[in-house]
Amino acid sequence: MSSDPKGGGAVSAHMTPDKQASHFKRAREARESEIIEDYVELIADLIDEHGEARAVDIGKRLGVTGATVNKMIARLKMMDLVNAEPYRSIFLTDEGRKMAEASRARHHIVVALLRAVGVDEATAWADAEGMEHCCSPETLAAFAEFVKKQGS
Amino acid sequence: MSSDPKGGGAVSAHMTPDKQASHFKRAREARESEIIEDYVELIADLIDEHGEARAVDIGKRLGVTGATVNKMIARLKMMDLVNAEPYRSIFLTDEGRKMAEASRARHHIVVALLRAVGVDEATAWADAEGMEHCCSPETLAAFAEFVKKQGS
DNA sequence: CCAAAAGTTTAGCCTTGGCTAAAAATACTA
DNA sequence: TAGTATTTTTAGCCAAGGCTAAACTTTTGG
Ligand SMILES: [Mn+2]
Ligand SMILES: [Mn+2]
Ligand SMILES: [Mn+2]
Ligand SMILES: [Mn+2]
Repeated sequence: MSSDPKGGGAVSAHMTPDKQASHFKRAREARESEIIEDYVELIADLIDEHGEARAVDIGKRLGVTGATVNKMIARLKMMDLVNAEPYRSIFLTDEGRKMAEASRARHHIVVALLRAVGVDEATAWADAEGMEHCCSPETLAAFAEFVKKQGS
Repeated sequence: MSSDPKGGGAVSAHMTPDKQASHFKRAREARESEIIEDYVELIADLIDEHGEARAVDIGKRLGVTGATVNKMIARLKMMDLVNAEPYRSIFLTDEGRKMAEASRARHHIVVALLRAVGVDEATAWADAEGMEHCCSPETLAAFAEFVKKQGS
């Protein structure tokens, strides 16, 4: 009745307008933090791989221009997620590093879950890039649990 | 490699900048279509449940104002996804109905997958609202396959 | 050591998707 | 049927996150 995998009727059949609105609001909030998290996680990756994060490399890996990166770094700086001086490379604050580690962990859990249910490696990494930002802690916990059981 | 706190190192360790950029681009494209798909799917739900879709109900269920709904409907109309006359209720074009059915199907598959790996009903519906837009056809196929096997 | 290349910053533009406030149209009800 | 309530529309505002072009700084190599 509830989760009828084979198609079925309107999503909202068993949901009040208010509850549904809260779901959409959560999705909108996820969209807001998505870009921030991707930048911070990517900066951590670059630092850990190359010892530093330069704007030009951030741009290359995100597929955006240097100007876009620059504007975003200014925002991250105001949010106290990074330290950055003009014409120098970018560093994470403690808070930024914490967010990066959390994002990275989520990212890996989502990839692992996708792999565990039969998604191929390349697709898993691609799809996880978006999905990671929409998973509640409860869902991530369920994913981790499922992957652990599967692996044993 | 560098730091291996708990779930592996940098995401990009086994990925070229170009490939990673393509993932981020796909995620940005998903963000673009997400709102469109949510509107169209919701309009289909309202029509199927109540015989018609009024702007005020769309707003209530999305958690946005009537003005926002109005502006969006104008866009959907220009995209030939809906038909709408001033002060009348909103109808789906054939193309809109097709998109709605596809979105609804994806939505149900994602919920079913979440349920299958141990996520509770309420959380599954909430998280699926965002995740549904990030899944490639390959991933959705894998989800459907996994759910089917699980069920049998 | 200096010119060219590479990287960074600034300025200004655009679309999206929210919002409020107020006007206009429609629907309800006394 | 008149007056009120609801709904829809318009107008104008805002922040986010893209872009290009051009100026500026740093790095590099001859
Ligand atoms: Mn990530
Ligand atoms: Mn991501
Ligand atoms: Mn949906
Ligand atoms: Mn959705």
